[in-house]
Amino acid sequence: MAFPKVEQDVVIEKLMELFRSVGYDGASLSQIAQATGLQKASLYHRFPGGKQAMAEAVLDQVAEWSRANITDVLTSSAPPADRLNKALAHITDLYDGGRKGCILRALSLGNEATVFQPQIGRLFQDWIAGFEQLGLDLGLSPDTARRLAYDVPVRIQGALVVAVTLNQPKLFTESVQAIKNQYLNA
Amino acid sequence: MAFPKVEQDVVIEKLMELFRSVGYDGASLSQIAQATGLQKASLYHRFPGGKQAMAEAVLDQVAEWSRANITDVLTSSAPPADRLNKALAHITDLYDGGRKGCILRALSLGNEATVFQPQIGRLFQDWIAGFEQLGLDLGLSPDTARRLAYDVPVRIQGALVVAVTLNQPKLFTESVQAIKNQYLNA
DNA sequence: GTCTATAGCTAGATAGAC
DNA sequence: GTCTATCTAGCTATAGAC
Repeated sequence: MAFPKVEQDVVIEKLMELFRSVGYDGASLSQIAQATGLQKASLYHRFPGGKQAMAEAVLDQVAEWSRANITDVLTSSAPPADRLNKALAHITDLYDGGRKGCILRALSLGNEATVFQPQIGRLFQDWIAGFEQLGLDLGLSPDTARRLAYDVPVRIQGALVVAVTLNQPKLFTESVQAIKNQYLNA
Repeated sequence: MAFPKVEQDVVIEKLMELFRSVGYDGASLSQIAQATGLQKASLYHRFPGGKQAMAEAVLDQVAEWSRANITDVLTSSAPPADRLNKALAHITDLYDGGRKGCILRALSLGNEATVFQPQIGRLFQDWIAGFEQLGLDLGLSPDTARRLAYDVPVRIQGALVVAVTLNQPKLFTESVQAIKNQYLNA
């Protein structure tokens, strides 16, 4: 076989799913090989940087997804309320309505966490910038727009932690609704 | 030496600090031995259940602390507003004003995470129950009291994730302040 | 580009002396 | 109750055939 057995996008998708559920340290290369359907040596061929490079590839893919489905949506030329709904719908899909934890959170723990922190931080900042712009376009004061924007990742991340731990996805969807109300009633 | 070299409370304190910062899988027994000042064999003498028992001991200590400093405070006979301030102050101390992540979050990841999940879930439920009672004592409707109570762990956990990642502890203290306002202006 | 096989090491855990 | 020394299993990573 000289052609890829599994498409790289699919591999990264499987990597994300695994890291998300067991964390970086919790994911062994044997598990990774099994989850992706590739042998360890093949994985090292695709990711010469090893396990760390695999996680970074996942973060790159998340950043790309995020720009297309969150940032660009929030700053488009559509009516602000529509942008808000669309972005929040994408976020809800991303976390399977509160049933799946966040990959960023999973990669922010462990001895190597500092390696991923900058990339994760940039992602948070992008979301915040997008929601801040949305707030301004909704006619909010700069101060309020900034405050509400920071509240978005806070509530999303917090709701995920609690919803997944308590196995109550509804807590997540309710928090998303609360974010929406906060914007539309501000 | 037939007497303990290090008090058990101190050992558990060190265990908590280590698990909190690198996670369960990220904490090796060599690291644990170094952090506690005990050899591996000594650790196994104190925790026959091994690493998993060490984490459970940490969770037990957290539960005890939580009951004394959060639940009991929230349901005491003091004026409700005082209870709120005191509990939030303790929470702020616990997380060093937004500079330290949460041990519960650190133990909710990995292949063994399901083992700790019940204990962690109970802790969240205790907090929620405490804040719900506080809301009722503040004269809120049962519905509002319940809603605000769930919002507390959500905001706390979320604020910690974002504040620690972005290295902006102020985001945490502002979220705590937002919780306070939410209660007093409801 | 994928595979089998294995190197080199560290993981969690234990034996047994003191 | 703590220690040194050690076990086995699993880890990340690599060599080299196809």
